[in-house]
Amino acid sequence: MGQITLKDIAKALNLSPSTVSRAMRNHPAISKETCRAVQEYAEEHRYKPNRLALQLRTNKNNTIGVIVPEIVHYFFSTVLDGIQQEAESEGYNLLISHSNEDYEREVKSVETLLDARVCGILISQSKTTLKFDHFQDIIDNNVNLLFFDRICTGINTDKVVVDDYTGAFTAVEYLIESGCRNIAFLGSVPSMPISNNRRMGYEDALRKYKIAINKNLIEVCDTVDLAKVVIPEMLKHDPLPDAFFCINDEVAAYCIQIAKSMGFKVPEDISVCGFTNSYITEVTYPRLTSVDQHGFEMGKVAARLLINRIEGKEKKEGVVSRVIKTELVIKESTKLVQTFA
Amino acid sequence: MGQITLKDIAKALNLSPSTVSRAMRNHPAISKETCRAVQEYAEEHRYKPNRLALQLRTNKNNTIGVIVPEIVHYFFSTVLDGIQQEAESEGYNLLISHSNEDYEREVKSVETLLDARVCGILISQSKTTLKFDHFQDIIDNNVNLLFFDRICTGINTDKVVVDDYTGAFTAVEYLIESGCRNIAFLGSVPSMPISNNRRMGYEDALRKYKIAINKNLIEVCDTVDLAKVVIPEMLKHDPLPDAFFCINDEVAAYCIQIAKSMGFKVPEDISVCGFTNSYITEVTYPRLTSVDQHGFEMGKVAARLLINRIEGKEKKEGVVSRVIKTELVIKESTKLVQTFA
DNA sequence: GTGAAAGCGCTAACAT
DNA sequence: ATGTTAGCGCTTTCAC
Repeated sequence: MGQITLKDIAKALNLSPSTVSRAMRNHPAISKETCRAVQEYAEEHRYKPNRLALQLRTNKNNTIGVIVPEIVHYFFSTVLDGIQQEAESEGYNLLISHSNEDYEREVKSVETLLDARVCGILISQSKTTLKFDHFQDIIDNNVNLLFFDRICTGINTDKVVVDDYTGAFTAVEYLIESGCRNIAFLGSVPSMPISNNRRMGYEDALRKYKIAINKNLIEVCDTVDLAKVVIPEMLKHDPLPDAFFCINDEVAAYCIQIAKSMGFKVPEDISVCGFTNSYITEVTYPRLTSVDQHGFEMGKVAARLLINRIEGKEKKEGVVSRVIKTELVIKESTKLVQTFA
Repeated sequence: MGQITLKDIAKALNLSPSTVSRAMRNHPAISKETCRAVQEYAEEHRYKPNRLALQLRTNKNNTIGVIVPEIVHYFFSTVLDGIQQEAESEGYNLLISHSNEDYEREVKSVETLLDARVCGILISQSKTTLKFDHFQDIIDNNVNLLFFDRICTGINTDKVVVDDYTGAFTAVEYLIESGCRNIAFLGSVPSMPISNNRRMGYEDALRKYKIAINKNLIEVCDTVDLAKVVIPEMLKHDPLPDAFFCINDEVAAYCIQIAKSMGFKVPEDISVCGFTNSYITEVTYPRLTSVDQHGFEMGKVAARLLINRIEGKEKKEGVVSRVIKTELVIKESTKLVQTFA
């Protein structure tokens, strides 16, 4: 019952295994006759090439590893979806791992993937990662490495990011034009380029409109737990924010809940803008304005670039950086911009 | 630069590969001396056993395949999280695939996983799957198979489900006790046992309270797109629902939006209850009452059971069915039950 | 206590 | 046009 092998076919047809091997792949040197006979027999007996044997020979297992901070997360699962589609269409398997935002687990995940002898690894790094030896290990093992979204600036390799700066700039500019002046920035830890880039966009938008940057309006607040503490505090102190630009939709959604529960009207008193444009933007009340990150596309682009590297098809020699465009999707949690015609 | 092998160590230490192999695993017949020397050398030169070679010998690749209908989906990603944790802790890799609710893709995913020679497969079947040959293929290939949540009744194998019946019964009973009488059931297609079981729970709860079952209150409505069509229609016709028991949180969240937009108050006029208790229950307004499915636990239980099968550790001979308890989590989209003390 | 040889399933170089 | 041989890295008889 254990799967039929080339040798079995060879024996049955009185051929040598190598002939069968060639016949299966229509090698030109093999007669049509033999090819047909072999392939027919194979079909009939449901022959399946043993991947493991192939992999041993080539010491490659047409598998790509992915490490994300979390799986239960709209943006990352969207990216995974894109990676999956691209990988599948190119015949690659996917080994998915998650660090749970924990450095130690990330290191372990890398080890596991290297152990499994993947041909390439896609990573969005954990929030708590400050050392990069495990990333360097990947490169030292001659395994292709690509960062997406949460890139690691300490390692020189391919990257795919969204234009966080422009996304933030556009959103904040919109908030300003709709009349907001005390715009709060709820970001993440300083080790995250995505957060820093958005903050630059935020600050530059304020500068463009000659609005002073107020440190009291800038906080680290990237989780629901933090939101519950940070936002009520900000709403009790001076300057009272009239808008929140949030690092993700979860924080933004909570922000709406908290503001409403404290008696503020959204968006009349307080505008709220998220980042990702995930499903929840449709079910908050009011519906949440957010910056779409096009996670699916990011996944596809990242996987494609990595596969090109693996297969030596990427023309550019040096490190490649691809940028995915963001898009401000205006819903109801932000005031409308008055247009005077 | 290509990874160092046992043979390399053997050559370097003037031993035979077999001795090195044994020494690495502290085989009793090998002298302490040799063991130490070998292990030291291995450590120093960062020797890593080649999994692929191991796998070829045993024709097993300590990999588990998973097929879910969708990855971008709170419940399934939660289950995946549980599967991942359990698999990782047992040293198994995970090959994750998604059918996108499409039968053809599901068939292809199964093929891919069998090709990859996984030791076992966990499946939650797609909505459009009505033929089961591909599932039978898995069994015929001597690969362990387990269904979770969206089980296939046509195949006799291990299953892990939630107690959909009880979950529905409890929720509907709560709705009744809070004063609702025209409770709508928004379910899925009849080929889905999870939907049928919940409907049984729904009907039995109504019967217990001698409320007539009204076919006009029972609809197939399991996606956001359907919700946009079905729910407004129901709210325009007799009997006017005073509660919606929904197959998932997405439909329930939209239900709240639609009801409000049509001028109804939630929960005063209309109660809404979801299923899963996903993250969005916290950000709808009012917050959504829902039946928690404990997806993470389901994932862990499913993976554990499958691994036990793979390793021959499961004692029970026949097919095993495990049931995960559900839990009604009451928030604000349902009226309170009046208690007269 | 250690080594030699065979084999997992496949392919490719080298015959014939 | 087909067969023979060797080898990917490892383990496991079977010898010594």
